[in-house]
Amino acid sequence: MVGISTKGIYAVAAMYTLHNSPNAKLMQIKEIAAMTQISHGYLEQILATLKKASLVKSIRGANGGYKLSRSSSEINVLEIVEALEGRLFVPHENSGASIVIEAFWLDSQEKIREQFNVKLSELDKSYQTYFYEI
Amino acid sequence: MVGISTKGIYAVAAMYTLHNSPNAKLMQIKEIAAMTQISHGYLEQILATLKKASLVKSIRGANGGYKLSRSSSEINVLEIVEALEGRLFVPHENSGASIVIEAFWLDSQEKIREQFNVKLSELDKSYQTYFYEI
DNA sequence: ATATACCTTAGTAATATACTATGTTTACTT
DNA sequence: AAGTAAACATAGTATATTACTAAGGTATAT
Repeated sequence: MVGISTKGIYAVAAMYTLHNSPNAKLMQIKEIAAMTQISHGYLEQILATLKKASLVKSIRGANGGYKLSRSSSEINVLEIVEALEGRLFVPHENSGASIVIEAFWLDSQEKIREQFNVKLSELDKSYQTYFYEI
Repeated sequence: MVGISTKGIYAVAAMYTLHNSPNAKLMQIKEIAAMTQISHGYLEQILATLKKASLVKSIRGANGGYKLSRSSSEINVLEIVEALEGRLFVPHENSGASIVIEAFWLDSQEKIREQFNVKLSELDKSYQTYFYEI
């Protein structure tokens, strides 16, 4: 199975929430959880993974919290998703014994990864009006 | 989880094999299984689904087999994959409580489905030389 | 000190995957 | 007419994954 699970989806939501934090203020797990409707405990694990991937920084103790480790114009969605899911859409070992089909899946993987090669900071301007356009 | 499993991958392999059958000759499950290295029993189930989706026709009894129900220039890969997997990349019900993120996932779904909107007959010319180009 | 919040690990119910197994029906061959 | 080959149908299953929950540990502000 090659795909994206809630972990990747939640990770993008959490990162987007941090990106939208005014003045890049620290946000606590419970705040992010409330905004995104993600379960507190599960979100903790996702943030731990994001931290290992150096995508967020944390401060422990009372009044602690999380913030982006870099500017949102230097973080793309592909990084976020792949931090949680591993490399997206790795072609199956047996794609049908044909070099053409194998090439097709490889190319598909590249195109799909390309779709996620968008900076966090670009999401707002790209999708703010999306629902009015369609 | 939104993605593509071996069922979809095997279905494309089987369909591509039928497309390559000289003079569109009937192919038996065991022939397709041998070509694609897919288990006989599993392939039977996949072909049954492809038949329900009117993508292949079958002839029963001795010397029976399968063939494409239409010309390979009238069948696209998206149809094949979605016959097995259902609609690809349906956005998660909770994408993070933001309309921007929701729009992003919806758009991603469309782009990914677009990538698979390729006719079976086009695969050869698109990917025959793929490995030399990269 | 104590409360608060991040951090870590273990466990688990539910579901999906990728099959295998078994038998039935249809049609060709002898 | 009998035998055989092939599609068709359904049930079962081992394994893995998902999406969490639970429980406690560790760091820091007040």
